[in-house]
Amino acid sequence: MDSALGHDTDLTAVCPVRGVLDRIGDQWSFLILLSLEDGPRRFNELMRQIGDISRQMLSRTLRRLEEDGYVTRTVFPQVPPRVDYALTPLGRSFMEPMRALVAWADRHHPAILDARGRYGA
Amino acid sequence: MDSALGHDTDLTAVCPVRGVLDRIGDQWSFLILLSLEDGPRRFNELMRQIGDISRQMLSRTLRRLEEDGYVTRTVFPQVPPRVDYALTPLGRSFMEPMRALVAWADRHHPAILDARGRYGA
DNA sequence: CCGTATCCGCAGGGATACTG
DNA sequence: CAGTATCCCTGCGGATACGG
Repeated sequence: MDSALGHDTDLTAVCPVRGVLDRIGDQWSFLILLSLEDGPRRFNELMRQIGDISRQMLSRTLRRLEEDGYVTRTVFPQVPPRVDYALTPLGRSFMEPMRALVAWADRHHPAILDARGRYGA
Repeated sequence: MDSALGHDTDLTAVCPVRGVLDRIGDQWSFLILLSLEDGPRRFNELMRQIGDISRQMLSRTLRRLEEDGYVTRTVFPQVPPRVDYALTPLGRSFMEPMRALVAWADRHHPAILDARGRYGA
């Protein structure tokens, strides 16, 4: 039995997950990673694709993702400047378990909505 | 190819995941669900097992989890009062993809720490 | 074009005290 | 035992303006 999910689990042993969730559980990280899945993107491309993110948050979130090794930042020394963001192997591998979560959410979203509906009743 | 992760993905189609992440991406929800995996738990049992959660947050988070259909709340009409929280089938099924995420985090946590270390350098 | 600095409002979450 | 009510503080995240 897995040490992180077993019966007499010491919940502090789950810290790695919490560390991950704390970082990518925010409003934007996952959406950005998703955008980068098909290949490198420039800053404003990400802005447009995500749509309602502010420059501030896109910048901050990209920094954090870079810091944690999920994405790379590549500056092309030219004018006008060009910066590409891309998934690292780590970032790409992260999307695998997340894909399962997306699938789960798709499948069970109606059930959740239904539960919320019944809650008030 | 999955509509939620395909190439020309409309990111609004990913809303279900965001809805899930918004709810369980917080600091406590996942830890609570984890605690409930081995069976029903009473309020103060959860308090003790999680350790550093406040009554306030435990209460609030349990309500949300109940509202979304992840857990049930069962009141035993006796004195002193007794309330059991338990995973629903939905909550239990949710832990399956999360297990994959836990496994990923366990495996790649060192790489993330390493990346953070190199970032300042 | 690609950001950062600054300012600010608001919700998340802790501490504490009180109730059924 | 099992919560809720209240207060308060912090940090997320938006808007805007400015720098490389």
